[in-house]
Amino acid sequence: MQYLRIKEELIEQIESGLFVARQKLPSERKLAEAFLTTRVTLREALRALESEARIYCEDRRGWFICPEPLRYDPRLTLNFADMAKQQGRIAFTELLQAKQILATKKTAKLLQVPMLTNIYHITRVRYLEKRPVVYVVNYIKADYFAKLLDFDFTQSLTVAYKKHYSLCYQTTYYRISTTSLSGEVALALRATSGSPAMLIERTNYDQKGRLIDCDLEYWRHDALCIESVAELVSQEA
Amino acid sequence: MQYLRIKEELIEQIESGLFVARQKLPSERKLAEAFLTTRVTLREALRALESEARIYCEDRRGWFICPEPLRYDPRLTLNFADMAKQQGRIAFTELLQAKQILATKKTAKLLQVPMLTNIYHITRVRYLEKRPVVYVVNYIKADYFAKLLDFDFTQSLTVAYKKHYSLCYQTTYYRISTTSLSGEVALALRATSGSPAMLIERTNYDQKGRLIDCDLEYWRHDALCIESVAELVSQEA
DNA sequence: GAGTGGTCTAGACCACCCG
DNA sequence: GGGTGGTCTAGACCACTCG
Repeated sequence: MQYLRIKEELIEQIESGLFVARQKLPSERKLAEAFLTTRVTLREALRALESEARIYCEDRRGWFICPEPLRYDPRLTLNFADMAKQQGRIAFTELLQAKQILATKKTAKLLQVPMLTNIYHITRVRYLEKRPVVYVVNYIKADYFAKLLDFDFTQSLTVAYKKHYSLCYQTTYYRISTTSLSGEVALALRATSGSPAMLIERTNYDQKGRLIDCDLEYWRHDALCIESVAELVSQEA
Repeated sequence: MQYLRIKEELIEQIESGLFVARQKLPSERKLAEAFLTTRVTLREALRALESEARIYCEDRRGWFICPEPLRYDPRLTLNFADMAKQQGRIAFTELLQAKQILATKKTAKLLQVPMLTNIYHITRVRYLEKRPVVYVVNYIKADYFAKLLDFDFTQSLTVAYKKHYSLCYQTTYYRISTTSLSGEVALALRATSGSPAMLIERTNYDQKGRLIDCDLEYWRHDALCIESVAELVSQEA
């Protein structure tokens, strides 16, 4: 089990402070040579470190040391910028696409509307310290938000809801699972196909209990940790 | 990108119903031959399917189709057996170890007690349909629970707390992150070192706000999804 | 243009599982 | 005891990044 030995040695090097957050590791060939092994085995060790969220891979750029994950509390109104700021992080949002579409079978189901209903479809990438960490897809019921597309989506959606429509999230159903990145999502996050990820799916309701939007968030798995408090309700509830 | 093609073909085969949940895939050598490739490339495809939680690997036994994940709501008092039952699953708990120990630096910090305080240390593995899916470590403040070790830990801890000590969880701080399995944990879950996992760390307080125990849960990542509802509180809170 | 990461080949040996 | 999965070797080619 050479790759485990290599993994442990790299962990020591990381923890000793030889590498700092966001720093690039030496090239795979150099590491393989240093550990007297082949690239295949060396990459096995790197993959293990990746699963432990100690390093991450940028497609064709190399391996880097993970910074601290962002702490995410599902109970809070999710304003990415503020959440990052409160944790001393530098956030940035890039708009990939914002358009009005007709609900497909899948999106109709998500928003609980008939097929072919008008909905908005917004795709964004969010960055922490210039690293893309999450790919966000929003599906929004168009009838509550006339002219929504006029607004600036590099700002928070929830702020726009409140400011222009006096609506805000009251209740959120969410689902968190692990998955992997591929295709367009992987590309936007500079990840290779197959990189481990967390998927957060949310369905949001306003003060009146009306479903207003859904979002799908694909997080690089090392960039996030869920942290929250629960006041427990009994099992029978 | 052969391995992506192979992955897609296997997904089709799975979705077509050619394989059913918990079924074993053909051996890696046979699959490699069928897809006209080498084992290395074939395994790349299998790893991708593993990250997507479509198949899982039992150490030295082979690859199997994932059953549905267990839905886990952090707001509920966590009684594994009942949770499983409610979802029509067959649950079983195996006790690995239950003993009294003196708090180490790490466990003292977790339980917010001085070092060398008496605490209980319980290690269990939980199964769904005979598959080990989560490795649970409990650290419990001993002074609230005289003679706790006399009880049956294949049953729920929370039931024992309530029945014998009239204590129950009121508030829980939890943290969910992704990691990978290794060592003893991997062994107990029949996983290979490096398998993707979710780690749930919880700190539990009773009705009087006293910290009573902590637990660390290492889940096979495909076996779990977090599903819950949040009533949102404002950002400023 | 040099070097890099992503992908792939064609083998090999071993410990272990299962029949 | 045969076949399996886990691990490893020693290469190779290509498209891409970066200086």
